[in-house]
Amino acid sequence: MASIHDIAKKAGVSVSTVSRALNNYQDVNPKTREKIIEIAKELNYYPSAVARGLVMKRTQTIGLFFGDHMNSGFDHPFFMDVISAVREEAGDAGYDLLIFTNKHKERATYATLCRERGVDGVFLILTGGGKKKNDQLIELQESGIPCVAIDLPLEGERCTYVESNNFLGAKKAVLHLIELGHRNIAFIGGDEIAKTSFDRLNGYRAALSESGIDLNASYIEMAYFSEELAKEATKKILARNKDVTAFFAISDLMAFAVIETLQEHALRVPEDISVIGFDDIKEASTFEPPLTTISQQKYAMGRAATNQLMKSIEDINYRPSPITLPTELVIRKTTDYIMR
Amino acid sequence: MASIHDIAKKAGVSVSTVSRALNNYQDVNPKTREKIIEIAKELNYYPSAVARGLVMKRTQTIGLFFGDHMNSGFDHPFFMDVISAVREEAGDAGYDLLIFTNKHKERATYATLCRERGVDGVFLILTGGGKKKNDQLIELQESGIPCVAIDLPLEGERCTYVESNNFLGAKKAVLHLIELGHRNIAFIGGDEIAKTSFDRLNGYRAALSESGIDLNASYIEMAYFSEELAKEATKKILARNKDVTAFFAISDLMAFAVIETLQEHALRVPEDISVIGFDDIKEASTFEPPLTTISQQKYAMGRAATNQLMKSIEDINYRPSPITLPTELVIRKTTDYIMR
DNA sequence: TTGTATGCGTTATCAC
DNA sequence: GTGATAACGCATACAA
Repeated sequence: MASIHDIAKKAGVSVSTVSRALNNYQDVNPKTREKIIEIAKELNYYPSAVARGLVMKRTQTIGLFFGDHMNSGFDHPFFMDVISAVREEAGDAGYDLLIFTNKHKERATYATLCRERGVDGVFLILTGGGKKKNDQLIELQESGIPCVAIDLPLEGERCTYVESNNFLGAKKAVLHLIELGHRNIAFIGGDEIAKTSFDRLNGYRAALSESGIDLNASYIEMAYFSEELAKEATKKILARNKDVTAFFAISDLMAFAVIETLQEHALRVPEDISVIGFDDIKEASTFEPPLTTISQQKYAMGRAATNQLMKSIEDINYRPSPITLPTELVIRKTTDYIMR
Repeated sequence: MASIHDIAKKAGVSVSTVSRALNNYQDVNPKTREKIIEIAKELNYYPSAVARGLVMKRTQTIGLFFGDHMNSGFDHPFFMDVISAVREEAGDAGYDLLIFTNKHKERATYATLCRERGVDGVFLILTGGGKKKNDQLIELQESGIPCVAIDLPLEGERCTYVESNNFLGAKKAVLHLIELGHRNIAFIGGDEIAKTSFDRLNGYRAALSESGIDLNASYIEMAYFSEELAKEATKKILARNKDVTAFFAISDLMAFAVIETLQEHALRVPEDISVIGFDDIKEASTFEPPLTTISQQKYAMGRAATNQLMKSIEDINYRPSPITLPTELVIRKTTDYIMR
């Protein structure tokens, strides 16, 4: 690999002149500049990003954390679109993406890993298992490292998050069911702590309350975004409540599991029971029957997140703020008027 | 960020001693080592991967190229599993993943970008548009940079590829149709140059030939792995040949498009026409009707690719060799005995 | 067992 | 306009 020294020697100038010429400084003779550029091309020279990173303290690299290693964001259909947008936008801004995967470093924290690698900023896209490390999140928040999280309420001087309006989305879902005549509506939630889960539960509550329907705890189960657990939850609710006529699952994947379980119990969807999901992943429209759900603007989330991160990186005084995107009810074939 | 100097000062030793202590060299007094480790912990020290990369000429980073920017591997269901495996395995081996996205560098070549970033090795996972840059591929092949491509026949001293046995897979698909009584079988291909596409076409030919069925060019269309073009291709074939009873599309996504087009023409699948795909992506089993297809071992491909790359990186004398994985016929609901 | 000196490839601060 | 020179943070050959 040709270095800046090789060019300097061949051009008969000093390395500093080469550096300046190649970085478009104005205080360099047009002729020598041309010569240098010529030679650089000839030697197929490209500056070492590593060396440059060391002296500049900027690497043009964005870090990317996924939650746990198994369910990694790559294979989670919801996050895929978010990541696609991040890729696109970060690329436009002149950055590469570094995905933290090294398992020999599992004792290190988010912030430490970022500093070690010298990334200019970082995205946190944590699925299920990854959300527990509270200390680490606080450390990151206070680290001064530009950071944007998806669906996770991080807030610091250079740290913010992007989410959907989960409260209104959930409310919309449940109001839709109520308009169809349902009153005994089951809720398949995530967990007790995640903000997404929490907000959606509150949306469910609000919709019921506004409609004068009493909350009934026996209609509520947490399934931790797991399809397996969603099946269990469905069975439990079915066993406890003969009169349930609709299910609201707070992810499409869980909604699929609910539907399969209902069908195993010889219950038809939507004739016997209506089901609505959340996310509007691709499979929602090709599923049979096509799933009624709440659509999140996944691509826009990725774009907004990247936008915030870029601004944080490029202006040390910029204070990013949380962004909440609207959702939309998408009516397909798994919800219908109550029949009994 | 605490550096090795800070530790040295605080411990009253030289930086080289600190470096040796932290890197588990044996020639360092156990007591001073302990003291150093203690202080390192205290200062929350982590070595700068950038600085280390500069001197070691190793970055513990694997590069990752996706073909074009739009259809990027992230959103292509086939490559997702491959990438998931890569992530997992590379992580186990102590590497992070760098995705080349920087669009300010679009004039640079694969090899140049790799050297610039100092990645230790690189994966090439090129979808559609990315396969055209032949010069770049040759440059990469000869660059000495450890490299493994997926579905792309790269071969060099430190460069190889991983693929499925596309020939046998395609043959299996077509023989399946023939066993069901079909003789007028349409072929929806990719393009004329990609090896995957080429091999699958040959498998189609071989199956026909072995079964004593003449090849009929009017049954063959290229659709470049595009769903849109697959629809067009289906219409063309349908218009030309009233007697076609089966379609073999060389990707599941194209098979879905074929089925939709058939249904628009009031043709039932599989009652009127059988359809078989290739890949066995997740959606294949949830599609309605569930798609008969040829399953590729996507996860195993990613594992094999990573394995080859790791060996190439860690042993300069290792000569990687192409790996071809077997496929499997998965019979679902879109193929049936011929009815006419 | 430890310290000194050098270099990795680049940018930046000065003189000249 | 240009050239020494230091610095970035670390690893290592060689001395001590």
